[in-house]
Amino acid sequence: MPPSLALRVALPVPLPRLFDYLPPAGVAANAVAVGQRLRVPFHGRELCGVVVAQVPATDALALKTALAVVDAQPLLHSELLASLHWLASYLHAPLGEVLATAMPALLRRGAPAPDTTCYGWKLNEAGQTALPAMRAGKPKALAEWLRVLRDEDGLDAAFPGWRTALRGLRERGLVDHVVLDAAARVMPVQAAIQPNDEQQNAIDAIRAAEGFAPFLLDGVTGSGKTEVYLQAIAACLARGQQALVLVPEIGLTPQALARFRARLGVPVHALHSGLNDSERAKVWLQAASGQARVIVGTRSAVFVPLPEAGLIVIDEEHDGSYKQFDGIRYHARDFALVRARALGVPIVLGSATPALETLHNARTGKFTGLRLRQRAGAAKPPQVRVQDVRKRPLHAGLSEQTLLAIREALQAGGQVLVFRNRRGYAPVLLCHDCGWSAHCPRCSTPEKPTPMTVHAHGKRLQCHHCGYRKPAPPACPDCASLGLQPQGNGTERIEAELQARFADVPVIRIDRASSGHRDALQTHFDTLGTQPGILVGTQMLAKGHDLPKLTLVVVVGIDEGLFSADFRSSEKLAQLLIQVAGRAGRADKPGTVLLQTHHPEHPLLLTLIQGGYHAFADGELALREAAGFPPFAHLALLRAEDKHSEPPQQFLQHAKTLLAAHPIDAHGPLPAPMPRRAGYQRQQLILSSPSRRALHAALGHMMPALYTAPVARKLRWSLDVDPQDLY
DNA sequence: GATCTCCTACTG
DNA sequence: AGTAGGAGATCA
Repeated sequence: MPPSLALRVALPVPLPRLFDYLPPAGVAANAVAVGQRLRVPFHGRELCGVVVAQVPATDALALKTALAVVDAQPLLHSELLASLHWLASYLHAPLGEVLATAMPALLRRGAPAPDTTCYGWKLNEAGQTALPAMRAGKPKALAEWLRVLRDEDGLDAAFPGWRTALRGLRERGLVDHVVLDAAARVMPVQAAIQPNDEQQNAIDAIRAAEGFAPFLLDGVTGSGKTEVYLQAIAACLARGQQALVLVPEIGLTPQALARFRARLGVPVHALHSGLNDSERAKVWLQAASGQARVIVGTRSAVFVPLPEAGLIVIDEEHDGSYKQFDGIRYHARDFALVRARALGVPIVLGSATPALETLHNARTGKFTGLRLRQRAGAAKPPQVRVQDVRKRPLHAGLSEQTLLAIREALQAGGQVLVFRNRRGYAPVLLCHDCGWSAHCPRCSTPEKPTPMTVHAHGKRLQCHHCGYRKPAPPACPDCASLGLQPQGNGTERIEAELQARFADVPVIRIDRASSGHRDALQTHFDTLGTQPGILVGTQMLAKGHDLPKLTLVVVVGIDEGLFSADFRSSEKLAQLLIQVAGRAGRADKPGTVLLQTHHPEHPLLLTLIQGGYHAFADGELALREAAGFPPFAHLALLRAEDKHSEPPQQFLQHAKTLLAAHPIDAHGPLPAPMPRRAGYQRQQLILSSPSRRALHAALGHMMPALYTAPVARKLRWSLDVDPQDLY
């Protein structure tokens, strides 16, 4: 009997190995291609995996038989599959989990690929005849609209509730369902803006690129990076190729999409968390079939198949939301670079505040630097003033000078943004009589108490780290005093203070609690309009919507960021300050930025104000080089946690001994900066080396041994390659 | 003696 | 991760 073939399958399980199966009954193994999904029995349950190879079935009796082949054609293949293999080895993560992460949830679970044919609706002859006699209402309005053939995507956007309105028309046979040729869906194109010289140079450079070519588009806020993207994408489309645009989580606004749609003349497919599973799967498959020519999406969109790729754009490439923080901890910008290389296409990283890694790559010539120095129109850069608040009385965290500046700005008819850095102290519940304060019972240790934050106007306490909630106590648990007071200044308190002082103008607070989803933010801006008023908020306000009447930006709570121990905190703070400052003075009116601090002489502030982001970056890169941090060293972080503190320590110690023969630095095991979280004791081991190759050789040796180590069974652990911060 | 719970080992 | 199977705890 000839040796039969088996199918090697990558399954979504956290195991560093693949599994072999016999093909389903009646199917020949060589009829199942690499990249097709396969349903298999696995230890008492059913899983959906991806075929990664055909192998000789050496011991056919030991193999189970697969249940069914899901796809008629491979779902993952060519460049994407190869890049995902690379990603699994780079992250030292199981291939099955990486492939599962790359697929839309619907397909990951084994559902058949949904139909991606585009359909349209049109009023037929009978409909034309019936139309004049119809009663006024939604169905009639829709019928009018359908005198011209309309595609379903367009109806979704232009006619909310059209499916309901259509039901009656369809039952009466007044409309026809038409299959649309995707390529024929050409839309009107809005004329391009005349680029300035710098923009034109950038556009020309990207257009002229052949094969893999990474660019850093380094342009100040308001310098027109989007126009460069649009013209580069238009050129890519004209060559008959697909474009992928990645944006940060808060960057994918309806306004941004509308601008892309108006300019490109083809459907622009959005891929973000607002879509349901079926919609996401459809966009992914439309990219795979080439129907989707432009895909704009957040982090996970880096996994769309691009059979006819021509360009990748990463907007705000420094943004932290490109890094996944749980499960498969990939960095979308870095993986996009890998894909661009594999696809042989140019990739544009755009930012006003490039990540230091990216800046370093541009300075060493790995990336081509493109600078946009001019602000569009006549807008002047804002004036930045440091506000020394030492020994000054503060009102909900705002100095009297700051309040005066706010009053002046409002009286001049301007709008004010009060921005509070999230890393400031949270409002804590404090007993005025005995000093007791509320701490999270699940996250605190004797050495490091974790305060709970006051929410819901003082009625509830909440832990920001583990989500634990409880009602606020009516009296102090220690001394029974009724003198419990919220301490510290959250956005709620700042809002209340400003409302009391500036009762004649609207004060609008914007944070995660007050704006549930993406459209809520716009509603807030619409409420304010162009009248004088105050916005109070956190990170969410750092960028995005234009506020032409914004003349004053006040930043409070930056002091903690100036002295945080983490190696990336200075970079993050500098980026945040530049981004926030960019919000002021975009119109003809010059803007002012006030930075409230107890450390007016801090070098970060001085350098940033006097020399701008690049001067800051020069200094910070020198520090990173001296201290052996990225981009001059490569990091990996091994974390472990358990209810008891011994297993994590033993586990990490074991990991360290596994690395003893390798020329890399292993720092730890140490308690994590947050040593206890949700009742779990947390430890970490920091691994670093100036040589990426040496680090990965060490990880390649350590990881298989860790998976099989008996100590590893007893706890939760994970490896983070290129950690964003050491938290 | 039967059922439940926790622990451990394994997944083809 | 998720499951099965075994050892020990709990219940009628």
